[in-house]
Amino acid sequence: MARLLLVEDDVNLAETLVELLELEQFEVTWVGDGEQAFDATFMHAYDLFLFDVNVPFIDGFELLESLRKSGDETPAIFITAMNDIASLSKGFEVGADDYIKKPFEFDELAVRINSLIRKRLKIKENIITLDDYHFHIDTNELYYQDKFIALSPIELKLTTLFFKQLSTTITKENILMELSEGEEASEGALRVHINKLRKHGLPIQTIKGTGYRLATS
Amino acid sequence: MARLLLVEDDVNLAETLVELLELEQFEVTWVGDGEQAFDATFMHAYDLFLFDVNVPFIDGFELLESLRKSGDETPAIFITAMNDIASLSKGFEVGADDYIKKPFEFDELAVRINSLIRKRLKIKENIITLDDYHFHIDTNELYYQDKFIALSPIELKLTTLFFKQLSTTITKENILMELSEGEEASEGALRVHINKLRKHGLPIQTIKGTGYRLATS
DNA sequence: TAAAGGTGTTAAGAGAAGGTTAACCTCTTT
DNA sequence: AAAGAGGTTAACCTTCTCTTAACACCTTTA
Repeated sequence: MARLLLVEDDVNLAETLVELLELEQFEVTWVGDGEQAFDATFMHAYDLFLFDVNVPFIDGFELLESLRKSGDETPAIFITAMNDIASLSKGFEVGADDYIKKPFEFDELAVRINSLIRKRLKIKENIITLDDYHFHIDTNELYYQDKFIALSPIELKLTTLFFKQLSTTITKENILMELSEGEEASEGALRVHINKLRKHGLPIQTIKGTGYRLATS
Repeated sequence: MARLLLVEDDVNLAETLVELLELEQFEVTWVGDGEQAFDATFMHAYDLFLFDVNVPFIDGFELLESLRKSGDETPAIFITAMNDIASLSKGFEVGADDYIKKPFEFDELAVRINSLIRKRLKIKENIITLDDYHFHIDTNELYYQDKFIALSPIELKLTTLFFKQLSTTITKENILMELSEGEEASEGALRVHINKLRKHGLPIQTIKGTGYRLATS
């Protein structure tokens, strides 16, 4: 399930959007201004940003610009009331992936969201795709592009864990529970294994003090 | 050698593509619009379709849709422009296997083409080919180049297993299940048999803790 | 500024998993 | 009964995995 961050100060529009997006199986976090949005990005990792341009304190452009500067590459869609080209190009300049003009058809928005998310994240017939990595749930095989990646038993367990809970944080405790049969594995060992998976290229993010997550960006 | 049908009305792009694809050892038929494409599919069987969405007369979606309806299951990749992103979901609906966004890295396209084609090319008329090995499914005979390789009953069972599930990992448990009739065979015995198959030259890869797979190069 | 806690990275050693070989068993053929 | 083929077992060797431990680095706190 994909997690969205919606920044929108028009309460009516926001409530409608949240409702519709949840019907589409998205998990939506809604905030009313740019500052809250900025804070929210520290709390969670999102799969997509949906920013209104004109919101209090920090406008959508500034918000995305500073996020991009800090290395955040989450796909972003702007909602804009202004349909002049100047603001659109500004949007793309600061790192937007798409935009949609108010008023809009919800279906159109849903399609754009899906296509942006699907670029990176695709679940299809027992194959979970993340960027160029394909994990086959049924056979427990990991491929990069079309190359098979051989994994050791523990690497395999970890990889399975991560792909089954794509883009959600898994606590160190949970991982250690899963890994150990009878004996509890140590955190040091876990770090070594995470390190090995990263050497295979898997984009594993550290959530300090908590655990790890397989990132979608 | 794989045969591709390219439908692209942008002459520059098409010529570049044909050139690059031929360097990659593909045989490319290029047509400029959907009608010619449709006709071409009657003349030849192709191993892969590469369709631009916006082409004259019959657009890529319609084209693929009617081909699929007529029972054609050739793998298809769409080439779409940036502003067609919204229509991607339509592409999957009508039966596309993949898509690529203009402008694109050629390497990326080549990888996708290869991964879609390779699987189908390997199986042809009850003969599964891996490198210079040919396994005849119907007669259960293994050849290296043109030389028949005599296999003992168990070697034969194993070989059949591996070729039928080419390049997927088969667990030790599954192999032992298949081998044994009534009695469960031991892992030690399995190792000896794997060893024998390797002496015949078959490229069997070990996945420690899991099982074995017949590897693609 | 130092100290402390959390994480990343690497090397080394113990132990497990798998590879290899040869002897042995079983069944069939002669 | 002897010979032969295929299969299994057991012993030994090799290779890989996993863990530990030491150190580096960064951030936070005193």
